[in-house]
Amino acid sequence: MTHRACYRHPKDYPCTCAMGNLYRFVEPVVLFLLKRKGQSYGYELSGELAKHALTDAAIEAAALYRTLRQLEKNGFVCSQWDSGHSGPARRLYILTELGELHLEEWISVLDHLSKSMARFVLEAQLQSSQPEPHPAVVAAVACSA
Amino acid sequence: MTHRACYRHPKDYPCTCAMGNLYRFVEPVVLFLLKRKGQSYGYELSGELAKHALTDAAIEAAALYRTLRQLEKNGFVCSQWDSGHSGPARRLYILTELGELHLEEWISVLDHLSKSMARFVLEAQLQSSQPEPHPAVVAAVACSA
DNA sequence: TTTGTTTAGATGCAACTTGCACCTAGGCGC
DNA sequence: GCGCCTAGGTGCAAGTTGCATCTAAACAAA
Repeated sequence: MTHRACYRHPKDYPCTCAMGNLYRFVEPVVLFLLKRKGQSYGYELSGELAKHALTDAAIEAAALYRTLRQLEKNGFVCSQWDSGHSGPARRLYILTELGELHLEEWISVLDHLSKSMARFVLEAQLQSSQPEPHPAVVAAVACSA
Repeated sequence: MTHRACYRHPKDYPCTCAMGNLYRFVEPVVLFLLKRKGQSYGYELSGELAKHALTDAAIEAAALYRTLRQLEKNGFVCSQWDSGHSGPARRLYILTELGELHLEEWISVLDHLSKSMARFVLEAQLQSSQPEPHPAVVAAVACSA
């Protein structure tokens, strides 16, 4: 999930290339929650992820903790231990300025992706409502469906 | 990209769980193109993928060939060699009935995902236009941004 | 005192996906 | 014979995922 430069598209184009793989979209949700809450820690975030997750697949605690460390390695968040409370110490995270920019990038990418998915769905639904595939083909291929 | 059953959500709920990981969304686009064209083969599909791909990241030929084999293994398409033309033989694919159903599932999932992404973008943009993170927090954490 | 539960963070590993490089082979033009 | 386009494919390193498992602090109950 490193932040690679994209050489395929013009600068400022909301492409997904520079985002690495999309996976479960953990990154943008974590960045968003950190921005809204100001600060938080893994265990707390894991409780709120489900409410904001982009897919219905549950985000594993393991994936969350690893994402947070990765974000820190990339300079998008920074952390410090917090022991001023009962229970085990928490690793408190906050967004860096770079992290805010990264969130903006993610929003742009997701906006773009959402629209292109909606377009695809429309086109595919239109196709589905068409009569039948292609008459010449049905007989042409003999493999069992 | 196996087709796993989802035990987390009610039947017919358009969840992504059963779809495995989302990756570059190669599967739905391939299924869609096969449905629209009636039949096709890898090399031809690779030329049209870019026009319908859901992300801007180019879909590698390698990924496409592997996806097609995977789809066949799962019974969503079937194939046969076609040598009735000049040039090297082509592996012709067509959708099975199961594949049509799988495409419907994908459309439902992508529709759902597109909407939940659009919601997220709206919420995040709203958050961005807010004054400042959270005044109490800025001073609370001393790590260098 | 010992045991169990909740909070909190983290790692180990097998299985899988990806991107890149690279390979084989048919047919055609020069 | 050589290069190019068409066509399908593999090998491998690097990365991600899901699941199981682990440590440890604080506290309540037996």
